[in-house]
Amino acid sequence: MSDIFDAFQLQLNAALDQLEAEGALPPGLSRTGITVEPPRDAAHGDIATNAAMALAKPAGLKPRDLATALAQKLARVATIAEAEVAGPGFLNIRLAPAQWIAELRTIQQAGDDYGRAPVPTGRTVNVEYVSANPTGPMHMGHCRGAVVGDALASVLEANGDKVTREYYINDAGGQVDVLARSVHLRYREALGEAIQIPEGLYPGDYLVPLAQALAAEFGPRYATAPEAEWLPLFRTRAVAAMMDLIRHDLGLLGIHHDVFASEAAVQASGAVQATADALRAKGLVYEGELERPKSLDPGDEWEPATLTLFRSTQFGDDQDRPLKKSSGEWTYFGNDIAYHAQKAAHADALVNIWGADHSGTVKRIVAAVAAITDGRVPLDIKLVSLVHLFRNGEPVKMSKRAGNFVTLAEVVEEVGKDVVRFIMLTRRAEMSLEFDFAKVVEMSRDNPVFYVQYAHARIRSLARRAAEAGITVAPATDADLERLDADEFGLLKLAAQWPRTIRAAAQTREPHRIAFYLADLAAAFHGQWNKGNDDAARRFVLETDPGLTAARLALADAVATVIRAGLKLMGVEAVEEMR
RNA sequence: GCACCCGUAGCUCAGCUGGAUAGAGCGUUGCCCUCCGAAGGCAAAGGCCACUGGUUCGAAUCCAGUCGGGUGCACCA
Repeated sequence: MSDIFDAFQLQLNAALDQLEAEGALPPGLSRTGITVEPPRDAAHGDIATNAAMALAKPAGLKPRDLATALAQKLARVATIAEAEVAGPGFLNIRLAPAQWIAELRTIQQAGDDYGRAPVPTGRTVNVEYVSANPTGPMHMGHCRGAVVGDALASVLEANGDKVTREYYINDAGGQVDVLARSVHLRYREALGEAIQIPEGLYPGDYLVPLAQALAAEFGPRYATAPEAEWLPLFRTRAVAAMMDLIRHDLGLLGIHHDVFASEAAVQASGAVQATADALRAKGLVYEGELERPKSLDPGDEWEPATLTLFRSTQFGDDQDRPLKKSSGEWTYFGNDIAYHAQKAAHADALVNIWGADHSGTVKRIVAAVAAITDGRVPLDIKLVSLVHLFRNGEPVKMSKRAGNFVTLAEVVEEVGKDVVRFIMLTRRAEMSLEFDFAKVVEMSRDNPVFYVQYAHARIRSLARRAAEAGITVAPATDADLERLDADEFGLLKLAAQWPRTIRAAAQTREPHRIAFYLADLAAAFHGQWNKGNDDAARRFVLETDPGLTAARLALADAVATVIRAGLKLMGVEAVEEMR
């Protein structure tokens, strides 16, 4: 069912309807500006709404008068213990304890599904992420986008969207020809030739196994043959092998895409021409020349050429962008429009996760998609900033040219999948992030991965503690639960914010909110636990009081359930014990 | 020069699409613990939310401009 805040929203609407019926409020006022949320300060109650302030002006009433009238209506609702007017016209609501106990029952019943949208939105959202060039294994530069995209996809699913996880294989550009040539060189090496890898080719020895396989399969047939004879074959084989490598690396993070779309296939289908024609029909494509690039120095050579251009300047871009090269081939952008049109045909919304270094290309593709779909399918591009690697405070040096970049596989092997995934979500995507190999595995308060896992493990140890204490704990009755104190109810109230946390993360498309919420929840739980150190009567397991113990264990279980549900969305396993 | 992102406590960052007295961790200071409820606990100090205007009942949040930092700017991908 809906969560406690939705339930109140319905009650609020009913109260407003009543006021309208009684003539105390003009009918038909827009209620879109009304918010229902937990107040920042818990002393203000359980739920706060600005309804009176939002409606007062259009209604021609004083906010506090309207709030008072609303409060009187709401105070009659059984689940509401108290409705109070505060400040400029806030309405502060305190719910009856039974309402919170009911929410705890909901958590118990729903388990790991607690907080997930009960009703599908009916929307299909395509989330495209990773899309690393198929020229080598995944390195840390790809990692954050992979985690953010995957977690976002899970969050959207939890919010009721149907999600397609998609990977776009850039297998049509010049870089895959370079890859094929690199493989060919390694192939000759495998046949016994002494080779040197020139600048500009891929030096990595991850190409060696493939080259050996090709040598075994084809013998020396292509060793001295002209490039045209082997290039397509080597390219196809190389891309396939690199994608196997990448899929394996993604598997280490627990990431699995539903669709792998090929740029070459898009191009071969003729869709690019069709899309370009469609844009031309809208007057957005023309033949023209580009201006001399501003980044060039005065002495640099520059030859103008007539190209097929998309009018992205109409959408705020710096210049119009070519769909075709002067050679007649489609540009990456040209292919990309057709690819996005293809995605848009099967989705109600598109999300791309891109590295922040691609920020300059956002406007043109957003504009093109808006034009192609007549604005029906929104494209949201999330830009993910760099991860800076550190080891004990010292930056880890990476040079792509030297080929000594840090691979994803190495990092996962060293610190584990769960640590990588969690840490990648401990910043807003647009913020750059420091990843220190020492800090992320530190067992301390300031490592959120540890702290959240620790909370879960502590809770899972409670049943064992009870058993050791010789207590048989029956399921908590409502009467038991009513004995929980204000702090304990506070913990329950925080756990009950999980559903709206999912919703907020989905609507803003900010999966990091899950990580921060879990850290808050864990901190609140640890705080509650620590009270038992000073005052044994506040421990979760009380040998002298099985009823209260049952209630506290039920509360703790609810917290553990929410932590587990949250970690699941992040793709992190909840641990049963700390080791 | 243009575009995008960022600017919140000494540091690293949250801030629930505009709400009430702006939060957390680290660091600092004080007290407690250091008997597996273990990998510390409690508390205090610390902010002109870069700046200037605007929008409105109400702005860290939205808009415009300024300043500062980062990134990107060829038909590459």
